Amino acid sequence: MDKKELAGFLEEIATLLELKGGNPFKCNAFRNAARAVENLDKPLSAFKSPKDFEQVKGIGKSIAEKIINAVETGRFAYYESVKSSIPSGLVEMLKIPGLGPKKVRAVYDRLGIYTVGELEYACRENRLKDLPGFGIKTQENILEGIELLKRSRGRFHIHEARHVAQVFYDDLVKLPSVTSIAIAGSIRRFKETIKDIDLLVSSSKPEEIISRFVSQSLVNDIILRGETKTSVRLITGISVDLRVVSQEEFPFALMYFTGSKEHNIAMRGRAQKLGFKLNEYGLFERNSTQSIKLKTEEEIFKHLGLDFIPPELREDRGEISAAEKKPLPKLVCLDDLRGVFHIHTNYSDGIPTVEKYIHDAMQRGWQYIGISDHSQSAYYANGLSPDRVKQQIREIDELNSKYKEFRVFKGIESDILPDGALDYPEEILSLFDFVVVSVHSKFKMTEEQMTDRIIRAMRHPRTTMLGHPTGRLLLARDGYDLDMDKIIDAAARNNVVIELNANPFRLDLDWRYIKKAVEKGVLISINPDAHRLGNMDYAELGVGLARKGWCEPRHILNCLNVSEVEKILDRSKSG
DNA sequence: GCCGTTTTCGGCCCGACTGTTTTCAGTCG
Repeated sequence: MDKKELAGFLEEIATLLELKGGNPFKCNAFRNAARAVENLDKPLSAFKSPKDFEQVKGIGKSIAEKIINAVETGRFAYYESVKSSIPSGLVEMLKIPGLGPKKVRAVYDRLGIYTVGELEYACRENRLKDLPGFGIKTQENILEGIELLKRSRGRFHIHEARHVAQVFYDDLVKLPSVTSIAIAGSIRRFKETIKDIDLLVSSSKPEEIISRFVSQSLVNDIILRGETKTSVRLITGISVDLRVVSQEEFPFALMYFTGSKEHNIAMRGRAQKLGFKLNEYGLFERNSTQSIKLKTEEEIFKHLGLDFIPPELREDRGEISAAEKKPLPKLVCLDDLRGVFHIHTNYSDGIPTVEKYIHDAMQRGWQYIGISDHSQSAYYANGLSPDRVKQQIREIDELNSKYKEFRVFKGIESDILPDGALDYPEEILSLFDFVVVSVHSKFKMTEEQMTDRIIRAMRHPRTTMLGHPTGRLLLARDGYDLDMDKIIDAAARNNVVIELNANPFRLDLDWRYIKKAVEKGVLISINPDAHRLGNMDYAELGVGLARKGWCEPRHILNCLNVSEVEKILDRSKSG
């Protein structure tokens, strides 16, 4: 059992206890313990007895004993007993928007309903409207929620959400009564997938803002409409929340609506300890109703004794205590990039020619690109035979003579074969400036087999970089089973760079592991995995995720200039 | 169930909106 699994059990216990109608504070205690486990900086094996766990804030005697038992036996006995006492369909019902534990409980107790399907049928038969606390409207909302649940899994890729958010932003920013406007929420924090879009506006005329907002052409229906808070759902199913506040409240609201929820809870706890109350309207001395006048988020953090915490870090994963002790890292920016690697051309499954990419990169002010088409086994992607490798290398050599101020690094994305070998013999591999190694086949290996396979490829002296390390496709496919800690250790040992694949359907390596990797001294390369010119824009998403992984420019391969990159590539080439 | 620089008992983050009520519970973020 690992930390993630253990945290998952604790989280689910909290949910199950809520459904049972347990003490809400007790439920919360399990939820807090889940977060504490997730954020442990030592492996579970370092905790030998309940006493060790009790040292962790948020874990007390009772939960510590349950955890140690689970870790030792591999079975979470308490979880199993709670789970078996509740029909599993009730948990599924919680996913319906507008349905919480109390209402699910009521439906179950009074109507004996314990699946989403039955619930839908009961709504259509008008059986919910007479329950206490329910009515016609509640019943309709539940039906709509079920429809929505069926239609989509309720999350969206970040590039799509950013695009939509920008459309609303551009529309509202034109209104003269808007004094400040920001895209907040998980987009601002750069989460890899997005549930909904949060917009924040300060204005003296909220009604004007709100009526413009709800009449936007992308809007399908209005979920709620109040004086300051409005939610709409778009045709694509994504929902957009708008809050309108005064200019004095704006920095506090921006902080609040940027989240994360866990970060906010921790911040309010900190404020409380220091004798303040913090909410979306201000920062108040105890017993005062007058907010302290602060103009920016920076000032709020400062008032609470903290360095400014960039939005990407606000996940309650150690950023608050880090900001308390010393200045936070100076995170990488788009302007820090000097070039990108992992680009596919018309030689394999990309569309543009090498030269088109050169022009595109030069326009961005970059000094180099690294071409890496698919290797010969990737027949589905028109992988390069040895002859075509040589042909491309000749072409790149010519282009390098033609564009003296620019550099094209010659590379390949070599399949990692099932046994961990690379996809060309040494005589071909030695022609490249760099080699990206990636898994494109046989995804279903066991964790041990897959980990060994990849580590073997990383040990190859010609390997420069590990491509899309987990193979996940966001909202579509989980990554292959892998021991990522071992992979990161192997990268550190073998001087292998790990790719942060910036394609929005991948965003792989996951930001939670990026932080771990850079802490171990592994270099990260922000790669667009481009197949067309527009994909070069993915670099910006990659930078966002790198920031989320606490990366500074010094942690990123493609923040180095040409001669520094050459040194790194030579070093990894010679092993 | 957890926690403690007022506390080993009595709190536990906080507010908007909706739909149900006729002052409030539930849900959500």
